[in-house]
Amino acid sequence: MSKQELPIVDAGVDASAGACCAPLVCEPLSEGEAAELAPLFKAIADPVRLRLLSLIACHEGGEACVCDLTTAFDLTPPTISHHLKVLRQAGLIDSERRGTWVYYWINPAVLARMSALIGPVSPALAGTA
Amino acid sequence: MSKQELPIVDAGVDASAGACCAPLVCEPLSEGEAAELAPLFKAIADPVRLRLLSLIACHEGGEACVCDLTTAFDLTPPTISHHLKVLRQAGLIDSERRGTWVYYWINPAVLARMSALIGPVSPALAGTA
DNA sequence: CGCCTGCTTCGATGAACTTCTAATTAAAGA
DNA sequence: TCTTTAATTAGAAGTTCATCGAAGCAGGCG
Repeated sequence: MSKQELPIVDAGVDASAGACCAPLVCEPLSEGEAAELAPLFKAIADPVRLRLLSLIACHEGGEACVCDLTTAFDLTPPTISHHLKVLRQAGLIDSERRGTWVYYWINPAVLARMSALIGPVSPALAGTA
Repeated sequence: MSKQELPIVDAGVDASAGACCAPLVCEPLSEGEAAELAPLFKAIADPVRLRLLSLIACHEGGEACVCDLTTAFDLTPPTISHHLKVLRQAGLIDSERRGTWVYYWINPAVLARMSALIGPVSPALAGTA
């Protein structure tokens, strides 16, 4: 389940380059870079997916079962499943089935790259991403 | 022009709270917070708008005329105008007419808040936002 | 005043997205 | 094996969105 659908995580912009400022404001984004980055932001540009991401990240152990997530919304399981798929295809989360339940966890690197693109990078933390 | 359409810039999450980690992973986003934050990300979740933002930010003087922006795309002026309006309504940019031309510039605070939400906050820079 | 240029608004169209119900797959237990 | 529960996929309905052409507004200039 976490094997296919390889994420789109290589748009020229490297967040780890100890830059003085956000890559976005250093030089204009190319058409290709923008085309690769936009879907990442589109994936979190939804209230449900934003909360899903937060719920997963905050859950103990750093991972959450779908059953934990479904109960937090007034939405049907298929809808939650759809949103989880969008997040997974963007590379923001990953999943694994263990017995009866399917667990999801966050991919912090992708989130960090997005953050670094639009905001100032701390030289101290930039190298660790 | 920069008077009406007040931006949606007050979703509970404060980026300046010297947190150890991204607010997103500290505690689950409330329904209301998610509803206020999602439109911000939706505004930059488009290749054209991502490039517009970058072009404006990188332009000398920190501001760009619409005429500079339109020529960078294979799109008609109405379409560019539409995307600029979306960015402006989200509070990410602001604009002013000076004589013949209309100039746009970035609102760094909103971008910084979005960045802080999804990524690690540097204690050093966090207070300055 | 009348025209021209820069930019925005309006209205329409086709594509993409969110959500649902129904059906399907996968694992566990009687 | 049959049944039950967990999760996903398939298909459809309604809505939102990106884009365009046409029209409108605002400033400069003859």
